Amino acid sequence: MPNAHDVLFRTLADPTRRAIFERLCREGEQTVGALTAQSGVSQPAVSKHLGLLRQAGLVRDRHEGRQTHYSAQLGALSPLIDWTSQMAGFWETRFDDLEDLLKRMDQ
Amino acid sequence: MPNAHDVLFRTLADPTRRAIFERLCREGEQTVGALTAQSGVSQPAVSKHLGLLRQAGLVRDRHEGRQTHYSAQLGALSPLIDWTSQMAGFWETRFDDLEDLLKRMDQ
DNA sequence: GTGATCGATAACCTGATGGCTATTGATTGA
DNA sequence: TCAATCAATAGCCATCAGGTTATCGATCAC
Repeated sequence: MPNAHDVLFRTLADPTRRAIFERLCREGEQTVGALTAQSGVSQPAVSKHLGLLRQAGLVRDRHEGRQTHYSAQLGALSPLIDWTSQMAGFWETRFDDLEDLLKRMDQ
Repeated sequence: MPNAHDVLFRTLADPTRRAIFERLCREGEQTVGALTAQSGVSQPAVSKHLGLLRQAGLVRDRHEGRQTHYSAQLGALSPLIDWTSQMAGFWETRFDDLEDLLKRMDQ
């Protein structure tokens, strides 16, 4: 039972897949064909990556005739942002505790 | 030649490894033994994870006698924060462009 | 000095993952 | 209707990553 952080980190860890996501962020909605053209890998490979991105909630798809348009879902990055601020928060807390300790030692 | 984002995402993608890093963030400096005790995997496995975390710049080590103390290096998370804000930025830019377009169409 | 402990390294095994080709299903256009 | 195009799926393969046990070097305690 992997949590949200697991899924996000694992999904974004692959360079090819992350490049696809970045492209969708930069340039907005794209068809599978367009994404394949720039990806350097085969169309099935791109489809697989898009499937994983979709599972992770990072993209959504829109069918239009025989083509599928994908777009980035920025909201899906929230857990990642939360995680990093949490880690930074722990660090600050420990720092504050240290300051408190030093202050108390000073008296 | 993987870039900084690659290394960070890949390093943090593994749950065991990320748990070690989180623990170092929460509780500060820890010895390998202490980390192993809570990790659920063997000591060599933990050492390997710590090696990768160190390569990624996420932790530093301090030798004291025969034990090694590891601590989190929060600064190493910056590229990750930058990346997420950049992605969010792209999104906003596209949104602004859309607004501009609509505004121009409105006139 | 000797035995015990700590952590890193070596060597190996296994499962997961990312890639490919081939194929299928669906839609479009001639 | 039939050929062509688009994207998803199936099936396969090779690589890699994370795990293990065994071992080694170094430090400490006795």
